[in-house]
Amino acid sequence: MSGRRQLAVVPKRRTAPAEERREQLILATIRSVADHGLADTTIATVAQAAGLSQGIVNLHFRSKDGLLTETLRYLADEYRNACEAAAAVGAVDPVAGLKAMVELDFRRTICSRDKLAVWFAFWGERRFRPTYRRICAERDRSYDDMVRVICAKLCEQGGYPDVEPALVADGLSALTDGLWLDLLVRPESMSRERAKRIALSYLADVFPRHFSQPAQVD
Amino acid sequence: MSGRRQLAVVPKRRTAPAEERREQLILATIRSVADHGLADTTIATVAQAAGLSQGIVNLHFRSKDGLLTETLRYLADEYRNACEAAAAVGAVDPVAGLKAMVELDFRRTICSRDKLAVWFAFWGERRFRPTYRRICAERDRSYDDMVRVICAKLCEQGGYPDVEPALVADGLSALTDGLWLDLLVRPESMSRERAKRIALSYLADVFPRHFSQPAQVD
DNA sequence: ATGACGACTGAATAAGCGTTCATTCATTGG
DNA sequence: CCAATGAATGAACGCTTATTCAGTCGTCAT
Repeated sequence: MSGRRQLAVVPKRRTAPAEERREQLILATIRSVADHGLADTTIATVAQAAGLSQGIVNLHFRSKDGLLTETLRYLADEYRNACEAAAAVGAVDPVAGLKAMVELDFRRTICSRDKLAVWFAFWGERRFRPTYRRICAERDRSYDDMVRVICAKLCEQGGYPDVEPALVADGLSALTDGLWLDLLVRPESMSRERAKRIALSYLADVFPRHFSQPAQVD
Repeated sequence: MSGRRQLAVVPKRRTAPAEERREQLILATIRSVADHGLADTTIATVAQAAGLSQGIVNLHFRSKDGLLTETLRYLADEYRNACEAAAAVGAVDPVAGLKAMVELDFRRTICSRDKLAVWFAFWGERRFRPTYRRICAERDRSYDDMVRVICAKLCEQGGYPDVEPALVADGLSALTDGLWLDLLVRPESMSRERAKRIALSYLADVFPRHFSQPAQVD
């Protein structure tokens, strides 16, 4: 409760450039949502997490909703940037690309519990907010397009005529989301390492000649 | 918006037995959460969906939170009851049990979009509400225990010494959750039939001698 | 038919929260 | 060192919403 690590930078100066304050507030929002949930995240909890006053949010963002939207966009951009790096690998070597994708999805910086909490909080509401919808849909599409292309290439080059790339892509995508959920709500029985192992063994089942069953890690 | 089908029973009588009213309100809550999201579900939206007055919720439930908790419990019980039926099948025949499980998870009555919306709304908050946590954890455990036991039996009887039952159970569970998410937020690209096919092809990859790849359905 | 019971109503209340804005104060250029 | 600037504050305002409760009206036993 009290000894929470510092996500936000402690400001030495009383004033700071707008861009710096905006990021500070976005990080504070992530922390507040992770600590209290989206329903109990108020302007006050965000301001407190940032160590600033209440009025600051409306000074730097149009509204509370604007702050939440920017927070979601921040996470989506972070994910898509990481995705592009993996896509570059996949363009050269499909197998390495899929491995990079799994590696990415369960990297600490991408799926920390704080960030997962925010993702799921927004997923619960995305149907009802056109803006959330758009941001999430774009992120989903980056992922799906990329995995589908890589799988198609591997099916063709690797000789898997009976494997449907679209089906595998949807399966891997769904499996990843489900593993994220487990990481968030059942950390005692699911670790990033274990999740990675499950995802890789899925790929090993689908593409047995290109992925070996990952060794059992106790 | 207007031509919404009737989930709740239209009361002919002005008064009704408590148990009937409670269920009517729970169904109205599901509908309200599915229509407006959890954040915008108020006593007023629930009462309106039920065709009753505002005061009715506090008359039949301790509080709004009590109503939400009972709604979650209602869905969890429904799921667990269906689960037990599949477990009975699995006790006799592991392969039939897993098929029953997949069939169950993507049955219209279990994963209607209304109900999925409610599940995900609560999953976003379950970390922060001990009661939600408990109800969800029990549901998860029913599922996991059952699938794990069936997988273990199939691995032993079917001759899959290298397959780890716990890993497959976690994988199937995560895959199912992820497919549910797709059904909820991307209905245009995911159908219950397609989800079922993806889940079954996962099982076919893991237990190739006991599940055949489901035929391509266009 | 009638009176008593209690299910139901909905207006009133109070608490919580987002937003505004007059004021304060650090920073910077002259 | 002194203005001028504008970033930051936080109290006040008004709106939304959960909860209460006194009154209304069906229902049912007698």
